[in-house]
Amino acid sequence: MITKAPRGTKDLLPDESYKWQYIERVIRRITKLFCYMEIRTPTFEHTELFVRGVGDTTDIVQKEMYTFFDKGERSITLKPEGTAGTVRSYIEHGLYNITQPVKMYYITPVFRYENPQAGRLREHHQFGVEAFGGPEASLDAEIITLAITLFNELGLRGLEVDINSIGCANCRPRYLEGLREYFKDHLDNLCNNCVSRYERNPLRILDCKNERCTAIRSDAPIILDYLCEDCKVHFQELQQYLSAASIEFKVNPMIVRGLDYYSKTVFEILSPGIGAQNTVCGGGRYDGLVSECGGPKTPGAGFGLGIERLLLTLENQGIEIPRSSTKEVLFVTIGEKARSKAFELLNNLRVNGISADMDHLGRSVKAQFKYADRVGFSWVCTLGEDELESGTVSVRSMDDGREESIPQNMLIDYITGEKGAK
RNA sequence: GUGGGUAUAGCUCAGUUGGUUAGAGCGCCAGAUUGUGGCUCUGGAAGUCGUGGGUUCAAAUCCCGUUACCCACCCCA
Repeated sequence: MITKAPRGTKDLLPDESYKWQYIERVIRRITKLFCYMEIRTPTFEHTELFVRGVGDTTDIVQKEMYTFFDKGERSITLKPEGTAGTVRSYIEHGLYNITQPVKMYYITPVFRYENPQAGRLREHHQFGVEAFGGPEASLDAEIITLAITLFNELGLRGLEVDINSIGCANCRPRYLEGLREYFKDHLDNLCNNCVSRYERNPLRILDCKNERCTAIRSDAPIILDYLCEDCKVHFQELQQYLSAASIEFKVNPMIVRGLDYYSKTVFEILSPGIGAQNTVCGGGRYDGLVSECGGPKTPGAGFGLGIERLLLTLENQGIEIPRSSTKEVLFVTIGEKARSKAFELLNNLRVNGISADMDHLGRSVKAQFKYADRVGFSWVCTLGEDELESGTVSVRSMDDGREESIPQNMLIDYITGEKGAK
């Protein structure tokens, strides 16, 4: 039990962590290009924030939260998504008082109590962006463009962008009414889940994958026919902006998203071929969320992107992630005196920006060389009695086996030169 | 929460109709004339057979429970 990570969690060992570092590096570069700044919020929040922010009709709140009472008897929840905490922070620190828009991104673990499967864990990691204070469709288009730019940068191909508008507080009620009117005669044929959705949130019936429900809804009214003028124009503008950025998309009136806070734009980016959990990125506009959480009426838009699913997609497309080989010099020592000299020299190298290490196990020369080879050092510096006497070090290139005798005080210059030549 | 599959060494997996000290490949460690890696050869370490119970003279093997992993449903990243 104590030697097993909890269900749905994973260790990230050194032979994989380089992939994450790479992704994070690209994310930070792209967000900078789009002028987004990093925000880091707590791993847990008051449960009430998610109930209000995410919505108490959502599956997340109803059955997937890691909720517990702390020693002060506060109800605490591990963040199940990234938006609510960011919104809370935006309000708490009065960020609506500074120059708008406020554009932020985060990379954070999120927690959901679900049954694990391919591309779904109980702890996973999301890269997300949230942009507050901008009502224009250009902002919606910008976040979609940001996600696509990231995917392109990573070399991904064949992703599908689905967009839709789910209207606003003005026009959505009319549509919900229309949906109820339509489904009223089909209640007997809908799945149990959809029957309860009929009252709670008929929008979600459009989301159901049940065959019968799919068939029934094929003639259901389309939200796009119900949009008010404002939402209609906004959706058209979004499409114009996306086209201007040469982003291919598909209008899919069936995507509605599982979180309650969305208004107007919703979108998903799908990756075929990574199994059933194929939504890599999802988001949209949430003009009512900040006020719902107790702040001033503030428009906003954002998305969440699953890092694990992104890695699955990269793997699926056979994309090699560059492994930064940072191991440069290994000192091979013969005898105690050589060890202490090596310790001195290798620290000089490190201070001068050259990665270096030495044997810490007291192994034979042969074993030390073998180690250098296995671990992937570029050069081996041998120190034995001969070298100590002459004040030199034997530097061997592990690529071609070439070996030279270098004065110890010239070592840094020599390695630096060799690095440049590589 | 529901359904199906799986569980043997660090990894990938063999293991017969139940029958002695549970095997292989890869990896790891050491050695092949005492200061030199990759190839080869030799040797070594490493497994409570997921876990608890049951049947049996005898269980990795058969039965039941349980946990975990994989896949799928619901939903989502």
